[in-house]
Amino acid sequence: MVTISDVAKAAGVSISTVSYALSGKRSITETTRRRIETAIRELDYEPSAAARMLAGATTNILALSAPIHDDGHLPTHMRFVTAVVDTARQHDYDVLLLATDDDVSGIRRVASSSLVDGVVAMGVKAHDDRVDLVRGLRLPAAFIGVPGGGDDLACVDLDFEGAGELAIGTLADAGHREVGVIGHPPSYLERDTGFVQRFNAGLERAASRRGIRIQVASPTLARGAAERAYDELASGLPDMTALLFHCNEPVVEAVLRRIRDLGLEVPTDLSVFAACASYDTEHLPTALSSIPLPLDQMCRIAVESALHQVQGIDAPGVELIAPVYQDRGSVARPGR
Amino acid sequence: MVTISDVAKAAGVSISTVSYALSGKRSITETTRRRIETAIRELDYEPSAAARMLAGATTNILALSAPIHDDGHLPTHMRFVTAVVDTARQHDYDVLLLATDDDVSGIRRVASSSLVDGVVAMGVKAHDDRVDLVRGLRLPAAFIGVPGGGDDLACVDLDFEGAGELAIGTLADAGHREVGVIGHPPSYLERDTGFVQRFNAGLERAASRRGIRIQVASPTLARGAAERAYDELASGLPDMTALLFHCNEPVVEAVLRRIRDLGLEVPTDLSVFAACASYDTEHLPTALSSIPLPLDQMCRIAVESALHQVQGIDAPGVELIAPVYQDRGSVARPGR
DNA sequence: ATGGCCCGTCGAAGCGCTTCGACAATGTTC
DNA sequence: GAACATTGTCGAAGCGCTTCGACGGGCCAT
Repeated sequence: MVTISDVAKAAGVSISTVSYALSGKRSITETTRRRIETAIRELDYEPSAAARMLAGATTNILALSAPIHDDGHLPTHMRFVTAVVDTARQHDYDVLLLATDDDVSGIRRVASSSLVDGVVAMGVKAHDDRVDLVRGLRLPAAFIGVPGGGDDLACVDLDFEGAGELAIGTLADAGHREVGVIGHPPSYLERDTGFVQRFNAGLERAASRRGIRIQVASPTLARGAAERAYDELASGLPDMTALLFHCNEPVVEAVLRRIRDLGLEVPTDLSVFAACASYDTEHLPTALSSIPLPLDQMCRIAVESALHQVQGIDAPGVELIAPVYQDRGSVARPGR
Repeated sequence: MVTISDVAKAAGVSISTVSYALSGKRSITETTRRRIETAIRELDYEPSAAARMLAGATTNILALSAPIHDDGHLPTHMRFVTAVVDTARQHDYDVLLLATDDDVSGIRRVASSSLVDGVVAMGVKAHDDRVDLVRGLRLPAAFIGVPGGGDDLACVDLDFEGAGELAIGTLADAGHREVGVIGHPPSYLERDTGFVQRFNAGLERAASRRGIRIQVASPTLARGAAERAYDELASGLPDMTALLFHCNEPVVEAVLRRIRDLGLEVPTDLSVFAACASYDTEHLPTALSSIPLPLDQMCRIAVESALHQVQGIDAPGVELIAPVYQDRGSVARPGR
């Protein structure tokens, strides 16, 4: 293994000079720097991560706490993971994946052994043990989602309440008066950090303000549940002219098929809208107008917030991203 | 931060004694051990990962090289990742996720800075640069899949050729003579380590031995392609009595719907079989008899092989897992 | 009793870095 | 031209562990 002292010897300088040349923390004459760079290249030197961690106080590793839930949507999950890894790498950080331990033990382990500089937490729950943990550990941390009682910590999320309002507002502007809503499975309600509740709150506020009648169906992930949810809405809202999705892709696909099988045209017979979509709404059987879930942006902000905290630049607090409407032509004025 | 010397002081012993008590590499009197354990518990001591890495030569971290392909199946990908993390944790290893760099640069970086003890490579390609890389680095490594020219390295995979034979054999035993095959997208053929080729080879060998007529369709992931692939088979094989899937779940679902829409009953009118299924074939619209892809087992073997190499117990080589047939009643004797 | 041996413990070296303080050799100011 | 900064480099300490060799004290066989 080639070490910094090999480089120093080859370049004819002391190891501290090499170190400063590498870190740029003190100025180095141009010629010396060049000799060092040459030596590094010729010896194919790579600093030892362990020695760096031990001497410096930073590891350049971030933990990603990504608990898997039974009813979670794996592709969405994976997109979050890769987005986090991506952003971390842009800041020269690597990501240690915690996907197996119960939420807290993994974080505790890697944090108290100083393996990581901070943690990004996905799959945030309403009552999330990781909140107290990172507070107790004083560990730089960012939550993707807003855990209960964690408002003082760094959290990032879509403004789901605003998204609910924007969704209803858009449909109301188009002239719809009865809107059916297909939501996430009921199990999300207990587990999650109330993003479903926040979305629904926005929905209801806007609905009552604009005089819109809404009905929400929350199908489970069982086969046929999505189709039945649609039928339930259709019979509960005889004058339903628009359908609003706030659920995962498989449910959307199933309902779109049901609609087609019933001979309904989008948007002629029924306007359709996908809110907080973590999937591509362009390439569905029918392209859907949507409010995209700004997944990459959320992950970027989370990673950068965690890294800021590592550097002592403390700026925690909840950051809500404003929802954006993306028109793909699936919303029109109601027929009659 | 509480260090080993704090523990030593509290227990009234030297730090080397604490270290030996922790590692068990020298014997320690029972009473001393207890004093040390008490001190550790009271001080809430956790060894510094960095110091361990630097002093010992091992990091207890494994890199997982998991490149994302455009046409990959995200849920399957995610299942592999979690299975690897799971197994690693069982051996007290953490996993550093490499999902963003081009395949080799990430591995090179973490390996040459001694951040990881070894690497597990997913998404293996026919010509995979990681083969030469780990050989050159003499890095403990395990491939999930069999890369071209990597037979001397540790690789684990399903015996796809055997799976092809078993699939045809099962259908032939049931009396089928014309079998339609729905395969992976054509793009897999170029990219992947020939597992498609190996499966097809087994298929053809068994078909010619048993006198079975087969036709393979390889739909892209575009909408409607799966349904068209089925129609193509149906017209190409007028006496087709069985359908064999060797593709990802969305394609299976689409084709099963097509079959149902055509009014065909499984298995009365058509026997259906899912080979190398990375998904749950029990909860499809129709439960399917299958040869499951032994994903967990593959990951376990890969991780353990990498760790064996870390310990110097060298046992590389290709390990093929025997295919297993799982009956779920979707295969029957042909109607007429 | 004497020598030899194992057992439990200790001190010290060393892993490869970062960073602090020191110190020549310049440059700047009046 | 004396006093003072500034610049570029060096040596050494220290980060928290692991591990080697040493050593005192029991124990056994002679």
